[in-house]
Amino acid sequence: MSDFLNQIYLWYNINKRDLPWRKTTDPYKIWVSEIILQQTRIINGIGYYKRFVETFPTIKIMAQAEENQVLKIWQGLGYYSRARNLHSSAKYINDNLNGKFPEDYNDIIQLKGVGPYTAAAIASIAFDLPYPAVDANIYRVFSRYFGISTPIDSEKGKKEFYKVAKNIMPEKNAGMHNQALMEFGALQCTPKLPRCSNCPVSNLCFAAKNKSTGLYPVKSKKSKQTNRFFYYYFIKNDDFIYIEKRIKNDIWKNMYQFPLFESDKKLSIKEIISNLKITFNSDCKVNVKTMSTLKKHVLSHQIIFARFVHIKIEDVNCLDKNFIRVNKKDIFTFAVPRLIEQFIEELNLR
DNA sequence: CACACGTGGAA
DNA sequence: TTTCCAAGTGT
Repeated sequence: MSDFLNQIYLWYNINKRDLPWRKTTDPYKIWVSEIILQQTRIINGIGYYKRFVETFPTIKIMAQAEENQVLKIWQGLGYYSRARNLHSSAKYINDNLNGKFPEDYNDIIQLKGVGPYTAAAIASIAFDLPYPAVDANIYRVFSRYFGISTPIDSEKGKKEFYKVAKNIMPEKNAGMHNQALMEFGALQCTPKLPRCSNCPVSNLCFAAKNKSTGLYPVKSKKSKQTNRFFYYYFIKNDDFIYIEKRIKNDIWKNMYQFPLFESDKKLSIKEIISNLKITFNSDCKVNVKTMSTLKKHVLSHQIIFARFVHIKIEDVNCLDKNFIRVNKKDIFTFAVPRLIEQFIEELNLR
């Protein structure tokens, strides 16, 4: 076993990437990096990390910011609950922990958005505490190397892999150990086309020896997607436009959008226009100017088909009072999902 | 505890 | 084009 680890450490020393969060020992920044990296490729996270810690260099500064500012920095990265929880936890640390990031695993895991993986990652990387951080890379490496075919998305599998990780966890250099295993999975023992030919541990690897890397890791669940149909009203009135905040427990919570009519089925142009009567007061004159093409926006569990309806209103009093009236140049201060951002880009409002 | 939660890159 | 999936967590 120590042979396996020694090879991994050796490999890591030579092949580790020069990543921005590896230049700091600030637990706050380690925390931010780990939240950003959840379900996110390193390459996509780097720019976001740099902008985030530049905008919010300390816990206190983030705690004092508006949630929209935090979401705005997060815009485009997805899984926005991460940003909301990060902000919420920053306020919690600032208000209740004297602004000091907790140094104990059991306190770290209390933070919103921090689960078993992230708590172990922070504890090991920032404080060198020997907690195994078992992420998707490590599931893959272990399943192949040891030939473990228990589904990694089962409760049994999680326990089994955690046990293996705990057993090989050294007392010292926990941060290096965890990062070495993850980096090895990310760069060498990749999901597709793993580089077994020049792998330092392939001679002892179960899957490599059996030429069965494609069978590992085993997953049991497959998610299904549902279709949703969004009709956004882009209402312009001189230099002003109208937006609303998504407040329900749904995708893109607490982010902004143009007034939305959601349908359970695809609508024809005629139906879209007749539906305007539902959304706007029936005695109001609503002029439909143009309509965008159908946009297909794919999420992890949903496919959204969206159209943007350009509307001109004669009387501003027709509009729902809950709509937020903003100067069109200020739209860029609001956190919006990619679907909206892409539409705004097409408008050329700048 | 099964499922929801975003986005984009690679093959 | 389709499919997979990435430093997981909350409910």
